[in-house]
Amino acid sequence: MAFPIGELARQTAVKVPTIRYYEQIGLLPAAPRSEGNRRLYGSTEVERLNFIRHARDLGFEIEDIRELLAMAAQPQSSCHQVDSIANNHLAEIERRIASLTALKRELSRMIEECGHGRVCDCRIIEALADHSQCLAEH
Amino acid sequence: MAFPIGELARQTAVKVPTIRYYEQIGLLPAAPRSEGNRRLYGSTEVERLNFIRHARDLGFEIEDIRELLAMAAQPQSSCHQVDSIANNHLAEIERRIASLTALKRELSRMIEECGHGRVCDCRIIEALADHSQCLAEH
DNA sequence: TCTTGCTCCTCTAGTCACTAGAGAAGTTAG
DNA sequence: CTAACTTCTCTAGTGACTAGAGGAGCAAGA
Repeated sequence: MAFPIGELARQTAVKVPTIRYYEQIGLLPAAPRSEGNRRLYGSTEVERLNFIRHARDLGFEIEDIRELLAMAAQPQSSCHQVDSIANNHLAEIERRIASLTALKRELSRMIEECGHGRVCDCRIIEALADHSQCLAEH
Repeated sequence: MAFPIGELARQTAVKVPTIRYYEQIGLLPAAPRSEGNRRLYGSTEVERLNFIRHARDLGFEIEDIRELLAMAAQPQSSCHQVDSIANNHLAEIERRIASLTALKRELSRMIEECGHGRVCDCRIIEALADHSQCLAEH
């Protein structure tokens, strides 16, 4: 029934120090201990930690996850807040994609224009040095 | 000719503490000082800091910038390495865009399926809790 | 029983690229 | 001369871990 932290780590693919860290910041409750002072876990913790891991994989911040966990613990309340956190996060992801796409475009252009000669003729270095010119181009 | 750190900050849109930080980590050379111990800058530093800022805006890491600056200082050498740093960075950006796009898709799906009812019926919470199901779907 | 090797414990410090704040000192305008 | 502003140094904080030291528990084999 009860297993140690390494087993929890294996079952959830979350590293042992990360689990301890989550306990420290209160994302996981303090685990009961064995006689030899080892943390003991059960299936509840596996579920909770899987939830956390999946949310982290999706890029949710710890504070978001704290709120999501609190809401999941109140199944009768409205899921409006859950929806709102998820939507905010989606908007943030979209912002990041847009900004990375713009970077990608500029970087690709710089690389294309590089004549692969000497540094003094390199358009990459030039573009980095002279941002005003670059801004003017857009 | 020589102006203080605040003026450099204004000309480059880099914050004063950030400039001091760049000096501390050796990205900018230690500035000469006035009688009253204030840092003094000239147009060389404006150029160098603009280069740094633009590279940072493009998402290059400090260590990349350190290398790029070293190469820019050797105009007669081949720009092969410059090209390689830029290409590595481009690949990294493309990886990030791909991963964010995947997240966006999963998150959008979760949000769409949310019936906006109570938490106990919420597909967002459910999807987070049960990643195995989600993995199986893909 | 002893030893070997693994897991676990706590605690501190490091990562990256800044950012914030304290407290002191120089500088400028009125 | 004074008030407001800028600058100085130094320390500590951010987020989400990660690494390492030094010590203790535990299971299996000789």
